[in-house]
Amino acid sequence: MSQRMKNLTKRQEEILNLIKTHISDFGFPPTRADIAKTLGFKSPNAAEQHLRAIEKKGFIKILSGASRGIVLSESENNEIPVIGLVAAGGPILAQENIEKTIPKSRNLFSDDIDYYLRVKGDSMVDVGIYEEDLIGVSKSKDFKVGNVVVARINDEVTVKTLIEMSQTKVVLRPENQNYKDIIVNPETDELAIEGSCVALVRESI
Amino acid sequence: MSQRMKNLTKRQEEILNLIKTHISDFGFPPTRADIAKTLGFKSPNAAEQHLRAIEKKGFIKILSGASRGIVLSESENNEIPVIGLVAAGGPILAQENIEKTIPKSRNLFSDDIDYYLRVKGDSMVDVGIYEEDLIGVSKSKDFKVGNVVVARINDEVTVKTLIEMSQTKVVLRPENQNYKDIIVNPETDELAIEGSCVALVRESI
DNA sequence: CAATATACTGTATATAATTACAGTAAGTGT
DNA sequence: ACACTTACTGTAATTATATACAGTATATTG
Repeated sequence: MSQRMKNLTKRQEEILNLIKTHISDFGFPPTRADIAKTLGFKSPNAAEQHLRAIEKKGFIKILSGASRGIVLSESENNEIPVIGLVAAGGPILAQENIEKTIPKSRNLFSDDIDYYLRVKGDSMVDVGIYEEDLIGVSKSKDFKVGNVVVARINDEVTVKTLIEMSQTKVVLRPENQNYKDIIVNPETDELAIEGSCVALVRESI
Repeated sequence: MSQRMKNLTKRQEEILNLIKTHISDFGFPPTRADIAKTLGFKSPNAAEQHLRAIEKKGFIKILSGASRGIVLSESENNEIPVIGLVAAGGPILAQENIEKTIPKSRNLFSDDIDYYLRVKGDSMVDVGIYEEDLIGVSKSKDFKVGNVVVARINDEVTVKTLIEMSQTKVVLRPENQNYKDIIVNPETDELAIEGSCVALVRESI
């Protein structure tokens, strides 16, 4: 969420969702009257004023004079970032790491993807993950032993298979015979599992 | 294109494209007046009548009474088929091979993808193409030696790397040491290069 | 405590937009 | 030849829609 995007109230969020749902159901935005009817307002002006408030907060643009002229803003909310090189030290999703963004509406996958990470290096070739591939990462999905995960070890971000995970020992395996397992003690090393890899996209073969 | 979908005239196609462009530009369909203005009609009724004709042919649905109430039909035109197992003998895109479809609007790739093909077998693992992966195939893109292509050899569809191609000899290489090159003489064997692989999608890791 | 934001009702109006009706003209199919 | 389709102009009515103005009431904030 960018800085100039103030938070919506509960009601405003409800209306924004209604707009999105209407677009997805019909292919075009609702009228003020549509909104009023759906939410039980007795005046279309109630919808009008909510729209103004939502526009003021930057989530939509109202095209004056045009019927159904509600344009959703391209907020980060609707866009999945593609993370290129991760600068050491900062958070993965820092602005400087974002190579481009892909509209959420283009998501092909059933899982929710929080970001795509561009793969660097050949440490995962044995499971078919190649340099320059994009990995779809889910932050929320609970990861298990055996999953391919995005891990951060002492400020370095890496994609590996999670082999073992206990209080004192975490084993991350590169899927490439030329590399050795990474064994980390979470009590002495800084370790964070940032997310689980749920999908892969290769833009050129 | 389904049977009940009659062909559009040139002008009608122009108008359908205009509608699609307007939706992609603004997020909602044009009005009759918008169409008339863009195409230089002096009466919105010209647009109205074209819309009626296009609706009659099944490409759109007009919602009566609603402003901008033009709904694009989910024709195969807007959907990319995902091909599962290809039945021997028939065309790749035969209805019975289609596992599901993905809206074109969700295409992540710069190349035009005519269909996705679900990979069977492990003959391409050395270039990171695994069983169950989806390969984005472009029919139009001209394929060169070195490309991964979809080939049909005597009614069998296969994904391989194109190594050599001449009047009398075509070499297709499985990217897996356990398999041998496939050498075909196009003059004696039935061979067709169906398309070029331009993208890859893995729905689960 | 005054200003501002939220969340509406209620009325009204200008304008945006659909849509019917009446034509003209050229081309297509049977 | 006659019906039908395509491709428009021109006018106009009806309805759909945005949007202004005047209120009421509650909550938040500096």
